[in-house]
Amino acid sequence: MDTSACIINEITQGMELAKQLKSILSSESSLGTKQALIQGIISSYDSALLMVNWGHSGGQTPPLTPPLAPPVLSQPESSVSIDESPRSGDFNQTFDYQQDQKGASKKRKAITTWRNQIRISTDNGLEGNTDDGYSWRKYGQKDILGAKFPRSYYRCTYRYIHQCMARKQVQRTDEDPMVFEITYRGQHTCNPATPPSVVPPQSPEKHETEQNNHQLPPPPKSGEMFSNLRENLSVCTSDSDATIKHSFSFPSASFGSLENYQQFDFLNELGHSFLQGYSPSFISPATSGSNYFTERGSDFQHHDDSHLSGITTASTTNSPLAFPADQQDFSPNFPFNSGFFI
DNA sequence: GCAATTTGACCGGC
DNA sequence: GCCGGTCAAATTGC
Repeated sequence: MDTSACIINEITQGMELAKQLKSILSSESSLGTKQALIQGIISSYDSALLMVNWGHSGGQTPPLTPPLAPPVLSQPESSVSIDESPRSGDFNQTFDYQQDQKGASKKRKAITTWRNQIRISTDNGLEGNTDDGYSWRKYGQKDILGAKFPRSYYRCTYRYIHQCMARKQVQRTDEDPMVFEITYRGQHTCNPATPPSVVPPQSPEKHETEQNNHQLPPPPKSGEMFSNLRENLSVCTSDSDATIKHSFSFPSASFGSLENYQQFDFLNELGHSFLQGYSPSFISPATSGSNYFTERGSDFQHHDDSHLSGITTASTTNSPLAFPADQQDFSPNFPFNSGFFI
């Protein structure tokens, strides 16, 4: 079966499952049945997305999906966060999305910001790669009062070329130097929707530079993002009455970096659309070790649910996704639309 | 030579 | 005046 056929098959299957789920949601069907359907739907759409993004053609399941576009926040004050329990060698990330409306100057009030907290394990003890698929350029670093580590400021490489005003701040947390808190401001306008082409694993360092050589803004490097994933990626989204566990099988080849995640706006849009966005990931890889990216199942939290409709948070714990982490300085990239949100 | 990073200076908000 | 964020010249690397 060729790629397009596989994609169509997956999407069709997902649609059928969605219909079934819709029909039983109001029925007395057991929670287990509903969950199974949800999982099946996610798996189908996810597989389709993976195929699209990886040009996968049958056989092996491609790594996670990649589209890395900033989360589409239709409502102000939405808050998304992902929390994972960190483990050595694990990859964690927490998203906390919110409108930047407090404190900041009037100028900044209108700028959408969200935070992504990730845990990265590196073999050299240096910062892990937080590349989220976008190309960033560091424009400043500041020591922050009360913080042990300085905060780095990045802006989109294509700021002047495409008037992309996306920025991001990266800072190590005091509690755990291996955990980086990334704050994104603004959204990419440099063609973030461009489907990532199959990108060969890049070396942990330098990807930004390489991409900068491109004339067009590089789409989120989805391939890279997940390239670090190892086998058995497990993603779980849960909700008050549903928990979806998604398993992925990744090539065991060395991965470069896991960057994206997929966000399913599943529960809210069930019946309409499943994918909301996806989110990315970070990490780059120098290490081939096994880091895991897992979902926290029922631990998902929706902050301010009323605003977050559609946004699912995910947390990575340790199980199934492995991310290597090495990165020269974290590349600022961002993860939101697909991925794990909480 | 070009592009990215570094780092001190500057600016605006509180 | 302090602090966070940004600018821009100098530096570094490819």
